[in-house]
Amino acid sequence: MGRIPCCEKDNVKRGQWTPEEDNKLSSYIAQHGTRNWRLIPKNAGLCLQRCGKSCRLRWTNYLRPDLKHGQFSDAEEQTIVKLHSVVGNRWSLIAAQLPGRTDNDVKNHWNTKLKKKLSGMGIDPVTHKPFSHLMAEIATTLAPPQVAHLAEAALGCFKDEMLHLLTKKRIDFQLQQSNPGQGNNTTVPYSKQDEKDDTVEKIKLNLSRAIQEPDMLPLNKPWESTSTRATSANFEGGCGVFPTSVTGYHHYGPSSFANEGGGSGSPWSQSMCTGSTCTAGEQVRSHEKLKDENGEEFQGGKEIKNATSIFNTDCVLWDIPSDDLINPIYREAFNNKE
DNA sequence: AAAGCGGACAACCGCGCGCCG
DNA sequence: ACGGCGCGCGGTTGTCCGCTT
Repeated sequence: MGRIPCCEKDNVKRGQWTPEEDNKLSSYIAQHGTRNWRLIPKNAGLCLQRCGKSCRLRWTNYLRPDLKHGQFSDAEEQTIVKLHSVVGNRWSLIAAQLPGRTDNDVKNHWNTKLKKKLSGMGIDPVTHKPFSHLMAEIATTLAPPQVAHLAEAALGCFKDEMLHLLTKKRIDFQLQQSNPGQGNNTTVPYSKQDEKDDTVEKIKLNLSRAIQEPDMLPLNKPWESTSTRATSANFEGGCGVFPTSVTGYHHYGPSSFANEGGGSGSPWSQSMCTGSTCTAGEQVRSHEKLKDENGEEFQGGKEIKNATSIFNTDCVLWDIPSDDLINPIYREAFNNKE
């Protein structure tokens, strides 16, 4: 036995909304407000062949007059990433901190752009840790022979992204070397295949080294974003051409985003996953209930009574300026922490 | 010029929760 | 205490549109 459908699907229109429908809905809501969505399309004079749920979505995600429809600013993107590292896929919670943005906006922007940006920087968009740290953590649970297999497997997974970054970095570097002061030389000094093979071997070598040296593993310690100690140090020392970007966005952080339109003044910083000492386990799961200081459960932005508990963990992103927190509850939590 | 492809965004779906009778 | 209803949320799908081949 399934759930009763919210409306008779045969009698309702689906798909894109027309301007006429938008007008009808907007003018009705302007007059009567948004109480009882199910009744809205049925009400006399409206003649909207839409289900109430569809009306609600159309209004909240598109027609509401306080919505922003333009592109996300760098500051907004940064806020999304930081909050996502704390609360995970709680889109409504994140959207509550971005005036004029809906959870759908934030979700879409995350899925289409931000996830890729982070991955391109070598950061796992789920845990907000560098991929290398994740591999290092996994490696601690493996016996030495398995570690080598891990290195191979990891290389397989991230090869394309690594090669993309490495190739770009190397070409840029070579252009700088051969033409200091000029940026438009299009010749590539040696064949792509040679470069690829060479790079792959170096990645293998350094990845194996990185995950086999236990003293560089961040065991039971908060992951430190600004010091790309651990694996990055090893990469730098082990091979001169291996950029730290793979281990930590430390060098790729602002510039890589700038390459995608962020610009030199971009608020994107090397602390993009800053202070997110979250492990996957520590991160608030999307379907978990949260509890406030009194042990009362809450869920979703609207129901939050006290968000302190969200931030009152090791996975706190206290480099979010408190003024940037629109929701007063968050701001209060922030100030209390200070 | 047209087909194919991928990105961006809008819309839908199903589930869980709170409220109320 | 229980069940129905309405709503919000997060995941998924559909559609449009611009770019590439």
